[in-house]
Amino acid sequence: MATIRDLARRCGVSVATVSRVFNNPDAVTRETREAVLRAAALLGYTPSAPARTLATKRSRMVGLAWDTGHRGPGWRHPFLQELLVGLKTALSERGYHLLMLATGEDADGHLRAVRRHSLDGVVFIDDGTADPALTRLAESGVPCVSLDRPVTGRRATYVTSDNAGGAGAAVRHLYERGRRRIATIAGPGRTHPGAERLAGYRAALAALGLPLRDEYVVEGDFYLGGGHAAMRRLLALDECPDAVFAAGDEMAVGAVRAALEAGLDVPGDVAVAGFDDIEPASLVRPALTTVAQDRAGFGAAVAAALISMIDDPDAAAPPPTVLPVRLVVRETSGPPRAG
Amino acid sequence: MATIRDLARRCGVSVATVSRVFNNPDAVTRETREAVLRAAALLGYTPSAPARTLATKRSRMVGLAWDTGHRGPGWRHPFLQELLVGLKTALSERGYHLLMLATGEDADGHLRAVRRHSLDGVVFIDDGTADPALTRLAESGVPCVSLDRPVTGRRATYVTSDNAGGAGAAVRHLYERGRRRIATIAGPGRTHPGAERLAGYRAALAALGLPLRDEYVVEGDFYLGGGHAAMRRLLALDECPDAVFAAGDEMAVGAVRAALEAGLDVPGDVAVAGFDDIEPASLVRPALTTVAQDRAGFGAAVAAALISMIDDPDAAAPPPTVLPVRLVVRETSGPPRAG
DNA sequence: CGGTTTCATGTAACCGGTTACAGATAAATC
DNA sequence: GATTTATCTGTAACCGGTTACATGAAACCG
Repeated sequence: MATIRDLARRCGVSVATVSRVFNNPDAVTRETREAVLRAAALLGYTPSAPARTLATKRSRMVGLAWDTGHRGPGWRHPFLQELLVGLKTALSERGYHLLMLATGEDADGHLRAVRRHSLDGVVFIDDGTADPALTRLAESGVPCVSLDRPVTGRRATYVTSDNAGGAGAAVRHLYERGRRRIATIAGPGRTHPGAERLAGYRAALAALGLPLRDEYVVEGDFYLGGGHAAMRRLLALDECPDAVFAAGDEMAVGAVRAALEAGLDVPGDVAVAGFDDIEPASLVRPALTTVAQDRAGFGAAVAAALISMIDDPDAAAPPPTVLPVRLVVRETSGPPRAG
Repeated sequence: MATIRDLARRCGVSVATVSRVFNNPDAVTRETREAVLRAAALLGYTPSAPARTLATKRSRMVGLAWDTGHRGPGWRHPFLQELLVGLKTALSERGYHLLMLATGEDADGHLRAVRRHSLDGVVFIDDGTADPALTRLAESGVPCVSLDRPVTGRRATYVTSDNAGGAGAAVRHLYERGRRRIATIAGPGRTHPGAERLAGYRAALAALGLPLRDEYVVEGDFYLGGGHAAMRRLLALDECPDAVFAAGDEMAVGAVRAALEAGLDVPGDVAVAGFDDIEPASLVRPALTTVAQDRAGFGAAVAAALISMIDDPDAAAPPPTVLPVRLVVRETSGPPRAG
């Protein structure tokens, strides 16, 4: 491995000059710069990241605090892969890398990892449940961006979808398809998307002049079984809904299944709309009407927020990013049974 | 941030002693060690990773070369999330971290990243298509472990599932359910799982004494549309199969759909089995019989292979790990229509 | 033309660890 | 008690960069 001194000697310049070629090219004569770059290419020289980090205290790495386990190890992000691709791509365009932080250790493991590696920032992905350790990290001054979860901290912000707007769009869509008794299977209230989607549902009903019935709001757990159980409760009501907005696709699939099992037709007797546009949504029959999030946009937005804070060490955190969503109409929200 | 010298001064010992406390505790008196550890806890001291890397040339980080894009950006790993969790967990237990490598740059970007960050090893995740840059990396001497893709290189090995065995199990299962005209929708032959699953299908037919008919082997692309199209071709045959083993679940779902569209009953007229046990497999109706892989085991196996190579710098690569698979019987392989 | 600026470059300290080697002390051996 | 050996600790060089400051040359100026 060639070092900066090898390169300097070979070019007959000082190490400072070589360093400048890579960090502040304009401070060096064009000829010198080109000679150094040529020699670098020849020797296969690449500046050592740890050495640079040691000297500058900036690692050009951001940590990924990806915790599963609050809601059980079974928790899965609906589109982790696209998220990571987007994040990785956007970060790498700016010269940053993603370091996956280990879960476990003690509660402050992440904070220690940040100091250990001189991380420039941290991204949280979790199930939206507040974790005191993450909160402390966000308040420690390290630039932090979380997904779908409000955070406090001078240099902490978050990225989320327009959950309320998407829920509203789904409800309006059901209304336009002639439904008037629109229920919801909500997500857990302690999660941000769960709470926001419920708020959006309520707001939309109010805007449409529909009554808000308590019995039409059932809380689920974002999982298939929860959606199934919730739907059974809704179907047992005296005045059973003719449409259901489920705050998550898995719950929506469970709801459809419960309706079919009860001998109802979907969408004939009851229409269903979900949220997230998970892969199975288009694979099940009837295919699920749902609200799709801007998957690629998430990663890019996280990277943008993070880098803006990193670049300006004493700027306050940018306001939360709210990404637009898009209603995807499929089969479960078809027209009601004639008559 | 407390440094090793702060700690040394505070404890009245030398930096060497402090260093030893963390790296070679037995070389230090118990009293001294405990005093240092106490002080470390008090000051919140954590050894700096970059400084350590600089001095030792070992970063305790492994790169994740996760390339999408060969088979198009749409390529998705069937269980990336479990894979990453397993990998991250297994690595962190041994004190290693995962650094996500950026795609793009020029072809040798990964190799440069390895040198830049003094990475101790690299994990490949891709769609199984050979990429010359990765091959070069594997042959460069860096410990490499790839997923579902044979690699050459003195310190390179791979982890895969028992693809042939799983395919055989699926075929035998269909046979036991009374099927005799068993076709397959294969994956692309250039991918390792595609080739292996086809081999397993062939071996099983031979072992069961069933004839091997060329027209019963149709190559798909692992996607829904490919499975659908392949099934249509199979159904158009003079003697149409009564069972289909699809080498991937998405193709299996497409095949089921094509059969249903043709007015056939699944499994009454034609049984279907898939491979991978993707999430939708249990969500579609009829639910898909498939071969499940050891999702958690993958990450652990990769970490084990990698660390064994890292720990012993001049050992050859361990042999490939082949993880057992498990047949998951659901509805699409039910009994044939009576009569 | 002397004095001031500007610009490109070099020198050397520093970032925070590890570790070879030497030195000191205590234990073991004869 | 002297000598050897084992055990613990310290000194200082080194890993490969960055950067404050100094230096010297060229450009500019009245």
